[in-house]
Amino acid sequence: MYPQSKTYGGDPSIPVVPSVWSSPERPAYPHQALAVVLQVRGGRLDVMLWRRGTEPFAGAWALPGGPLLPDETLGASVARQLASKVEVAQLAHLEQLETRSDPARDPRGRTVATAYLGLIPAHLDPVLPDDTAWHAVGALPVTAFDHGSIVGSALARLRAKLSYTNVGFALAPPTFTVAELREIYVAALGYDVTATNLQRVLLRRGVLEATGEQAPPGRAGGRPAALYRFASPTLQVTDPFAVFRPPSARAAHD
Amino acid sequence: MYPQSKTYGGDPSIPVVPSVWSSPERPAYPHQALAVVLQVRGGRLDVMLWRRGTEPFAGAWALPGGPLLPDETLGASVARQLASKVEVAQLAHLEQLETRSDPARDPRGRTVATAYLGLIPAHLDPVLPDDTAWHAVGALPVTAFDHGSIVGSALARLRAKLSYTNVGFALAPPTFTVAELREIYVAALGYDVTATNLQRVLLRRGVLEATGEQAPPGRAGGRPAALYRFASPTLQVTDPFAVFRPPSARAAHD
DNA sequence: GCAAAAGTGTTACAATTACACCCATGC
DNA sequence: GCATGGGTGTAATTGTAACACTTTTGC
Repeated sequence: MYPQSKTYGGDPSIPVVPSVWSSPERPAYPHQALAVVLQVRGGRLDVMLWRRGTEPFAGAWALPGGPLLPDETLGASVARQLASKVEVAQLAHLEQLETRSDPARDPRGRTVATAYLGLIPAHLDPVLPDDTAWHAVGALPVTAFDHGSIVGSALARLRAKLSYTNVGFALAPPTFTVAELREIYVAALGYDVTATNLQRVLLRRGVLEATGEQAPPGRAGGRPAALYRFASPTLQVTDPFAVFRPPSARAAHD
Repeated sequence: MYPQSKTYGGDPSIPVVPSVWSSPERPAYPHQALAVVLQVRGGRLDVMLWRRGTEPFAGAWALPGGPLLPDETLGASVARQLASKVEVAQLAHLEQLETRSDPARDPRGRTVATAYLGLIPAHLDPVLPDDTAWHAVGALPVTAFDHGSIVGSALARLRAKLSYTNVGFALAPPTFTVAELREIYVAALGYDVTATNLQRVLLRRGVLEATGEQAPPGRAGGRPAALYRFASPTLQVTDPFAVFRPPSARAAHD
């Protein structure tokens, strides 16, 4: 589609210039960083997508992202690209997912893309640009490139990590009741979890801790709920040895 | 074909040529595929490294790998690079690990590298080139670039997956006794596992199955050991819900 | 018979699920 | 008082670890 043309995008004033060393034996490729930003919104797990206005895939929805620049790491690149969509400080967690390299993934020419998983806590409501919107991960619109399957990878990663790490901190507000946390877990996991057991598992593992405060009951009354918070604001593996625990892991486990 | 004719590294005979579309807004980078090939050898987990003969890092040990070519995926590229080291058919498993993008990771200029994890069953003994050798993962020599930490990532990935998947199939020979399998798991996990419990856990999960045959006892006598094999030669998640099992997962779990 | 090696029986323990019951509040 | 929602008590279930004991072989 754009075979080795000396100009970019039809604009003859922009020359093709490699920004780094390259040779026939070391061919270079544009590299982009993509972000799968997830948030639980209204009891539903949503992903942030923007609607493409130009070909290819005009009208289809794509993941936010953009080119890797010469002096930044992929992680910095994702953060920079996201800055045009949301405030980066609102991202409570960001981790690398996978790299896609199918030569045909972009019809304009070959690009390599590395996807990241980003999480925004439920209490925030970032202001989005006009072309950007939240979509339920369970009912994606028509997506551009391979972005639909990348969302699937992100979802699998999040769901797995909710079970054996404390990633929940990145989806929950600073303090919350167990009922509120349950709603977040149910939305993210896609299946039902009881508040009773969620509370006990996370408390026993030391993932949650009580703040000592209470939330006022609703208008219908009811016992006031205790407020909790996540004990750590960074990713921790909380159940490292699902099986085959090393012999003396027991003490360290408590 | 190659619009630019700047030079690389001061050598005027090597032109700088982008092989794909690129622009100031879409800078391109050489991309390499790296392989962390692991094998249990003599009760020890080893990684395949080759010794660099030229700068940078002359004399240091590096992961096998090389440039991504214009028409191949990263997975195909890893397989192609490995073909110069071992027979690719000996690789029982290959999966993508992570992508490193630190602009300073290669002193010659910026490159992006995507690492893969490859596993070779214990019964094979590939013929290696002269510059290539096995090294214990627990006692790595001086490594080049960021390859030492990439080996660390691979090790963590393998150890985690031994617990909740059937990856063991890629480290074990076609058939084996439980004692032999135990040795492989101990080497790969880095801590002790009893044959008794290993057998029961893997049998109950359906990961192992008896072949019906027996291995002859050693010269010292002893009850002949039953031979087992992995039920599936491809990666399967065998313990998908470490916690927060969906309500009716029980039936599907048996 | 005896030593060696493999595999099973059994118990103990840990973690999770399920469900009944008690607690604290608004009206 | 009573409905509502939150939290705890307790039993059942599952899965793994530990260890004794039985089985099967070579010598």
